[in-house]
Amino acid sequence: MGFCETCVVRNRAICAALDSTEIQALNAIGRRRKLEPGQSLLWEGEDSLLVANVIDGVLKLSTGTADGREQIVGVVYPSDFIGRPFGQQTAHSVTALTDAVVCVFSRSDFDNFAREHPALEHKLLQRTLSELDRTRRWMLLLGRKSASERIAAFLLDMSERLVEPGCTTPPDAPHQTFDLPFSRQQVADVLGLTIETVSRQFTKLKSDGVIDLPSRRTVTILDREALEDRAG
Amino acid sequence: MGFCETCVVRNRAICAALDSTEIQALNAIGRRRKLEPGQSLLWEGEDSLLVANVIDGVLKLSTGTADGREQIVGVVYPSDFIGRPFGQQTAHSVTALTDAVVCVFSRSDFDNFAREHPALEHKLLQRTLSELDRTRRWMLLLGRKSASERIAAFLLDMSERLVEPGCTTPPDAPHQTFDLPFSRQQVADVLGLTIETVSRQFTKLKSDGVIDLPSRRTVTILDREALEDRAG
DNA sequence: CGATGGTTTGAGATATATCAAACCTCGTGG
DNA sequence: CCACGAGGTTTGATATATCTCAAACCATCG
Repeated sequence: MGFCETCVVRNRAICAALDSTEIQALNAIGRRRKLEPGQSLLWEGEDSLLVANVIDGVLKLSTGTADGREQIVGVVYPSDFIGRPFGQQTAHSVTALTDAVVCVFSRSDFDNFAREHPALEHKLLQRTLSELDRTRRWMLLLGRKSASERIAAFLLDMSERLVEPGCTTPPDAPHQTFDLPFSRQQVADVLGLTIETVSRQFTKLKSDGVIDLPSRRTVTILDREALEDRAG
Repeated sequence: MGFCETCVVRNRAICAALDSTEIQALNAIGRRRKLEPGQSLLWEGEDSLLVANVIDGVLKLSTGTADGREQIVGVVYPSDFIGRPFGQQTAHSVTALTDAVVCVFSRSDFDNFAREHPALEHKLLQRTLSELDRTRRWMLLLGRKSASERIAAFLLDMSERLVEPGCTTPPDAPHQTFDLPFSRQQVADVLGLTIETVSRQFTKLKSDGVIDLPSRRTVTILDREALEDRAG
């Protein structure tokens, strides 16, 4: 008996492509791993030895320059796939932002398994295509948008993505109040800004009555329409 | 008899996954199309009706804001794949920068064909994963690098990617002299800068003796090491 | 309660954008 | 063959958004 049968992301992760016989085979090569906030699973530039599915928690993908500047290039949530299958190098670090649980595979085991299960590869392809679209949309924000537009777009994105599936009464409606899994510095690293600029934009949105900030990491959207206008 | 047998990208595009019987079937659903500079194949936000392989030329992928700001989110070369299979919407426009030839498929035809040919999907997956890595690396440039770092990184990237396979004496060595397929404005749209800043950085690199600019679109790298130092 | 780490606020510096004009390059037509 | 015009490019002067440096602030936790 493995974990897969009772896995909370069984039907949302790429595993949904597999029947119960196949999932047992996958179960045999995977293992669960817990991560604490700040703990990394993969490091930029290292050999690609692991891939994984996110079961619970939020993780960041990040790259940096030699002199210490950092850019967060992706954020992953439960059911998302992480790591670089079919490749030698990991292009970015993967680090937990919250307590997290992942389902880890050795890359070579996973590669072999995937090559024998086209339906699994197909799910992975769909996911990768969507992620590429999302990433390219983010490039517009980084290349062309002002600080206030970036913050507004970020908050809207968070309100949509932090929705826990199956929890809210109207299915998958965006939240009005949510806890950011990011520190101010991490928000800055997502948006290509400095921590001071992020802080100032937050307080501006608050004093303009667009959002409320009940605590450091909690955001309440008071006027979603105004936020959409500001997102550019 | 179709085009595929004599196609110059037959062994580099995703078609390389197919044997001669399969490629005939693919040939039956594809057709060639020529594009002039400035001509678009796909438009942001429209239904995803076409996908294609690039046979010759260079094309840009771009998105923009409502008020006219533009960001180039990708550049594709011969053997690259374009369009959004397995999805309803095209997330970005695709426009020729040079004279170009593409091999076009209706998306639904391609989707059906691909689902029956796992080896083709596998090639597409590999390509998409590589493109995602590349795109995420570009986010570091857009989010965290200065104008001079962006220009240096851009020129190095161009010198590597504009290499015509099989043409240079040392196989796939980066070029010292090459013609940019971009106007100054387009370089600005790739790098998230203004045309004036791009121009000033070019002239600075020239007066510093790092590059030469024999004509508007021609670049000669005089000191590659200096360029690498400046790329951050 | 006092240390600690993260956050906010302030004042000033600066890289890049903006606005505007001059300058090429190249094709066209007289 | 030269003058002209048009598009793209470079250069210049100025504005400004964001960064930088620094201090004050605030929660949290021993």
